[in-house]
Amino acid sequence: MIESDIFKALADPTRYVIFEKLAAGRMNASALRDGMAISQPAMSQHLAVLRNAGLVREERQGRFVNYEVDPKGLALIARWLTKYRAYWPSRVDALKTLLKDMDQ
Amino acid sequence: MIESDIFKALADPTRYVIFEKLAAGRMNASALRDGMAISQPAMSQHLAVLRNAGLVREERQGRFVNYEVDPKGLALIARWLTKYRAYWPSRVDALKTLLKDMDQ
DNA sequence: ACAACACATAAGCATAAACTTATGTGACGT
DNA sequence: ACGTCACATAAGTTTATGCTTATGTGTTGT
Repeated sequence: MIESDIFKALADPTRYVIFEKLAAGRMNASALRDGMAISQPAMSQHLAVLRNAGLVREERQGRFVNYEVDPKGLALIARWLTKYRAYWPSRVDALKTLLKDMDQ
Repeated sequence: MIESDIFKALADPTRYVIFEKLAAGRMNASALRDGMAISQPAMSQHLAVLRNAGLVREERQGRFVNYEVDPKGLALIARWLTKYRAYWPSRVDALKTLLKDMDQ
């Protein structure tokens, strides 16, 4: 699981939307399909990519599989960002927040 | 310039390396090619993708074009990350443990 | 003015990635 | 036990992406 795999997972607009939906709350694969013009296999494949990137994790529940955001992937991106701290604009609040959480 | 464009730009391993080299210091396109098995047009195309994603900016200097990291792209990623702050481990040491565990 | 240089752009090709249809697997209800 | 449901996997097709060669544009040195 390398950084560029995470970026690759989020590079596809469809997967990006799937991830955003999951960020709103855990959901099974069928619920994720609601309102998305996407076939069942396509959804399954996208979820596999997100899972392999460490962005999402699954939990089987009977014949349903619930998916949810996996902090692992997010943490990896956060750490990646800190490598380029020298280039951050000092006034951006988002960066301050991030820094505070990453540091002591 | 949408988030998934940034992720797409960093998804390619070659572009990822180019960005890392630029993070070490501003450089022109030819200097970037040193030690990379990549043609001049390919480099030019990659730089265009990074520039359109807001990750890199250029400054013409005579017949050279110096490239450097653009904080705009990094700030966008940081902002994106903070949206999912709810999923970060609540305790900071938990985050550090998580990051450490991912090192192997 | 002209040649060499640094880089960008165009067009075509080759590969990868996302989709499709078809089928497999395990869980549930009757 | 059997059919249905929720999802995964396989195989093939289409589309996107990164590469190549060829050429264009602007700059520098002579």
